[in-house]
Amino acid sequence: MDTAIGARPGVGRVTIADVARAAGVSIPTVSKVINQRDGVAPSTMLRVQQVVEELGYETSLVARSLRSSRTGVIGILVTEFEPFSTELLRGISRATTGTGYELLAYAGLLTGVDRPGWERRSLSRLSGTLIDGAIVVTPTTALSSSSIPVVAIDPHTGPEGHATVDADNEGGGVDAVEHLLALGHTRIAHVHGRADLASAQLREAGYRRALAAAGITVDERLVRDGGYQEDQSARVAHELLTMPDRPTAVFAANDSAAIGVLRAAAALGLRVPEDLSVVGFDDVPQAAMTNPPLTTVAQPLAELGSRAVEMLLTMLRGEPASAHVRLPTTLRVRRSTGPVPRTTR
Amino acid sequence: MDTAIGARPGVGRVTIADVARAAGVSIPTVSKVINQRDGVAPSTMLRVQQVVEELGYETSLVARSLRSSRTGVIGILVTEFEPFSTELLRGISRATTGTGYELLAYAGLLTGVDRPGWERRSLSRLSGTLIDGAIVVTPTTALSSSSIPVVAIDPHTGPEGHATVDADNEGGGVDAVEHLLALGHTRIAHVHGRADLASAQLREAGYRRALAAAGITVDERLVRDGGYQEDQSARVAHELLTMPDRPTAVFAANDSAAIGVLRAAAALGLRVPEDLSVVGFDDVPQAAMTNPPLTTVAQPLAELGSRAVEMLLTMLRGEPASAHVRLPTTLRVRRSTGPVPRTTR
DNA sequence: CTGTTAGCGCATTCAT
DNA sequence: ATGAATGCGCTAACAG
Repeated sequence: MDTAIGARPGVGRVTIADVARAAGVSIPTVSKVINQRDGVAPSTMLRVQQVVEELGYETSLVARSLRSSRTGVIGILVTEFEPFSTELLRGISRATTGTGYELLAYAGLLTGVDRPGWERRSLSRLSGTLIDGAIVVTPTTALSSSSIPVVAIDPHTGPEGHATVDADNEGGGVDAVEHLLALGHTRIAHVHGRADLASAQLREAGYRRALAAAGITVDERLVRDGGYQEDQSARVAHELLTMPDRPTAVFAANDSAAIGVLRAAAALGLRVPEDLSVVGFDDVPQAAMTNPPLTTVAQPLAELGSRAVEMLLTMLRGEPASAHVRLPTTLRVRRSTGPVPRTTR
Repeated sequence: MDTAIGARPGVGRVTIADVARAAGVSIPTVSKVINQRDGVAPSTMLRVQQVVEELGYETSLVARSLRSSRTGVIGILVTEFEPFSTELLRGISRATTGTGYELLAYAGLLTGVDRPGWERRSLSRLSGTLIDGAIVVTPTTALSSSSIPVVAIDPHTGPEGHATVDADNEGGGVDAVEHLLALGHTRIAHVHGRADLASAQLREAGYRRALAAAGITVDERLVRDGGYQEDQSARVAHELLTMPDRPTAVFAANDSAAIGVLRAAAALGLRVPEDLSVVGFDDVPQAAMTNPPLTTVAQPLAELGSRAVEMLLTMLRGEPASAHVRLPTTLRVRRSTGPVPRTTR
């Protein structure tokens, strides 16, 4: 009989009942041994432990959590695993190590119409049992009435009822544009993110504030929607760069958008930074690997994650936690920005 | 005294019983509506759906998976979220989007003594119930008797019983050394990884094969144990570089080790690549950010992840899957390697 | 000290 | 078309 690779049909999981049978005791007794509760004779305990070892038994997270409220697991809810969320995960992972908690990152992977409300759905699916608390990454709606502690990272709706951690999006936008201004640029375009997201609005606000402070009136034709996406940003960048009076610099609302801009520039034969300067936002690892390496506003992603964990742990202990934490951004100057080209008329 | 419906909003999860009561039907009826099974009058169906909407009810992943075998969730088991595993996650996430499956990445976060065997434990905790299949990242032991389909990525024990995906470690080692040979180096050291890991053995084998092919006898004093770790590698590199007849190039078994070598070289005042060439392995994002940027053998991490998903999906469909997939590596030449210094006697 | 009883929230027969 | 009964694997209370 050759079952080859894969599941072994018929061979199920080892359950507590299997252990009980093999050890010749009742199920609750095994449960007690597993959970280190007293009220079990040393000899039985030893025998049960031996059987557990032999059979390789491990309690089912599911069954246990259905019964008892605490699971010792923190849930991280994301739509998908992309650079932004995985960087957060690293920070979360580091900050959680040694606390006794385990991590369970859940990606609904929804696309299109089902997407809005994903965080409510996912939270509801896991909550009440599987996880003791949750960190939700860039939720699109407020998670008001949850039965477990929740911390939101970079919520799309801005700091509202629940605990949040985010970066100084507006300040970062200001820094990006001031950097370009200092290099002599005056025609600075902005490829903004999704208009319904707080972060996108704030970055655009920073862009406008910096220009206003420099006494420059915003040319609204230079402000386009890139939707935080590479492809869409490449398209609008193409439009921007083929204008008669094209901008000499672009502030993209995130790194994906900036990469789209770089692509459009390359397709048009424009050199970066000689002909065009580009600034991104986020500083995902990929930003350092573009050609040329991308100047960008760095969000302290790993730290956003670790701060969220700290807040959640505090809430889990039942102590009061600060409601909103905002971390500073840092301008990371690489090689996609340079002085304004003199040849531009 | 029974609490009226909605009397205590926000307290506890909304369960199927709440919905049933509010809709004036029995629990099984609600279950049928939720799961799109027929045998429900259109009018009741509508009413139930309305109540579900109102109450924001969502089936509990836990309760459902305890009852029915299929959950539509794929589990990713890792020890922690660090660059290697998060890069894999990205590939896995992309490949899983649109398949109807959701992703659940689980990190046990164990340290020290509990660590060996983590994959067995985690698998057992989630298997049989929560997840339909699993991808285990760099397991240290064989996962023989699992009740669900399992694919291992870069297993430390090498391809054994179960399905595996890994990169061509030996070929990558050959490429690294041939690159150095082509630059004129002949005294090439190797800082190898943990001797008990398949990947480390294979990379060393590649090193030896390339030297042998070039007719060079391996000077065993140039082969040291860096344990895949930066600190330990920095120590052994210091020894190597202070030898009377020091090597002009070092092939480090992974990027962490290479970074350790760079540190040791800097501490000794050796310039890279003028005085010493260094090659790493993995191409984690950090490799591009060292000084100078590291020449390294790139593993296609995201692709390793997506291939693992494809294999798992095949197994989940009950079709036969290829047991072992090995992906090619790519030499990524950056600036930590150069011609052999002529001043060397 | 140990086993019996009773759910946790849900899906599945099998009645009605 | 609908509802009562049963069990998934486990733990919390109690009974013996």
